[in-house]
Amino acid sequence: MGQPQPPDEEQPAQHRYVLCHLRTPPSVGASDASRVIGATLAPMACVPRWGRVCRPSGGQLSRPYNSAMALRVRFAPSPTGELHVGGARTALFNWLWARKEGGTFVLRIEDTDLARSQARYTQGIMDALSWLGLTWDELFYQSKRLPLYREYVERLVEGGKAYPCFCTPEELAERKRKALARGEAPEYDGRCRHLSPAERQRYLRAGRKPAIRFLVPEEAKETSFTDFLRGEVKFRRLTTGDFVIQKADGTPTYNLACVVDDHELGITHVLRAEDHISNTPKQIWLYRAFGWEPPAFGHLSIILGPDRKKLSKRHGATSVEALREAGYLPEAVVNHLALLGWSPDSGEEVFTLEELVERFSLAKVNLAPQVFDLEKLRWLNRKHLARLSPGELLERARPFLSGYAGVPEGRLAAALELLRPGISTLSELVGHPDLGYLLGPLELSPQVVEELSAPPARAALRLVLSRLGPDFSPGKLRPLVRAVAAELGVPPRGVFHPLRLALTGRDRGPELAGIVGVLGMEEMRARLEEALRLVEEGPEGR
RNA sequence: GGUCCCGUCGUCUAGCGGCCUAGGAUACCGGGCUCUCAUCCCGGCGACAGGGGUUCAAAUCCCCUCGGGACCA
Repeated sequence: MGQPQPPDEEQPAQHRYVLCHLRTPPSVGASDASRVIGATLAPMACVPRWGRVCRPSGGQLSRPYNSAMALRVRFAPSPTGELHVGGARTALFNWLWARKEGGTFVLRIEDTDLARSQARYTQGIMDALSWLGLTWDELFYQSKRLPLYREYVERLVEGGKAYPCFCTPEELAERKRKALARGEAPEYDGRCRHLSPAERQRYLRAGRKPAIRFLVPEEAKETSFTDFLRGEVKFRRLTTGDFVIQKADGTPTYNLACVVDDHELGITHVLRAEDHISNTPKQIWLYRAFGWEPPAFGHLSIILGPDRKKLSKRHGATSVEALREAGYLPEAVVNHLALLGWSPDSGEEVFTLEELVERFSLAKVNLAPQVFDLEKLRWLNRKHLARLSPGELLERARPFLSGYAGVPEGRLAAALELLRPGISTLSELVGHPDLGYLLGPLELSPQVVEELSAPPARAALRLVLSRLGPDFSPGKLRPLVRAVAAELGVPPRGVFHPLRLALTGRDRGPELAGIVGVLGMEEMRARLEEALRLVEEGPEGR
């Protein structure tokens, strides 16, 4: 890739890691959250950065040349909605990488857009991340750092690298419309670039509040950077003209705040989704204007809906919150997210977070966009459900069991154990047909009573009831039923079936011995007697 | 419209020039186990977007086309 490569540092061939760039560690970096409020300006001097890595075109991947150096990555959601799976995947990959390399995972809430940001979403995102187990080492709110951005913007203006623009949104929209009509790119034409001080005064006196635009230098026509996942990414030109870095209301735009913070917080590697690729050149020019060394950038793919469009609310339950409510385990969600664009060396697929940390490697990241598929999640959820201890299962299931408040813990746990292999999500517990008769009273429908009225069924029930001695236990059900069947000269199912109907009112469900185990012998006897009573009474007795 | 990214079974993926008549997983279908449904086990179906090159040899490297997507909005 034309980058310097110290020969001694070369990794063993089987690693396929390539060192592309060597820098010194950052000298700044807020390492404690107290900086959130008392944010101060870092020196404008070029801050040395380190560890750029890249993926040469041959499909090879690289990693920080020296994992002993502190990797600092961040996840920077804006609280304008719930945490969706795309964001969660980005967060997960950053988190895994940080944990794997012993680095720092920073959570930065990008809430400078006061109109669209909501505190409840901030809380929701943090809850969702916590639920997934993605804990952060440091936390920052951009809304608490507004003066900092303004100060940096001021510096740019003073240095002649940015300027006030008095064009109104209406004027801009009109010009954009015309440009498009002429078949031209809707770039800002730079008309406020060379306003004289007198003209600016006139606008200000007229009450116009200026936005601040970044003066894109002439050299910005061509920009390229080395994406540490994709290799060289070249832009033939910036397509926006001088872009806004501070809105008329004094708040910073995304690119400005992002650059200032990534620098201020000492972020070494920006690992984000593909939809930010086209922001990268703008950000690089901002870094240059400030005289800062940019961090390394790597762009993951985006996640698609079944229609192969970027996943969004339109696609239904796509937020982590919604998946939680749909009864998916955080383990399964994390597992599935990890498998979206990453694959382990081995063929295994079921992992816990800890196991993922062990195995994770950016070298195994797949850059093609992925379709988010619930089917695989369901399967993974079954797998993780199966791994839960009985106690854990009960705790996880509790939010979905509100209808069975008075039921003893032991019975609840036993019933769950029985249902475990049959469910894919915890929400299937809500209104589960087997839970009703397992945990509550049973009422037989007329159809069932009618079916049990058949002489062979009656005979089977009577005989089973009569054989229920004091030494009966669920383990003895099978031999008992088989003996009864033999005596009556019918196949085993000729006894199992009526028994199941009498005990559960249903013709399908978990293993009967297990059901008997939950019900207890007393209840079993009572249900059999009740069934026989209804059958004797006949249809007219009801 | 401009700029950029990406194309292996329906979906998630392995693949790094010969080990590929392309492997795994899921979904689906069939069989087995079984008192039923499910779990579980076994089997089956199913993909290199297309075309040119380079090479003794291409899913793999290069070019073009096509397709999908993202951003500017």
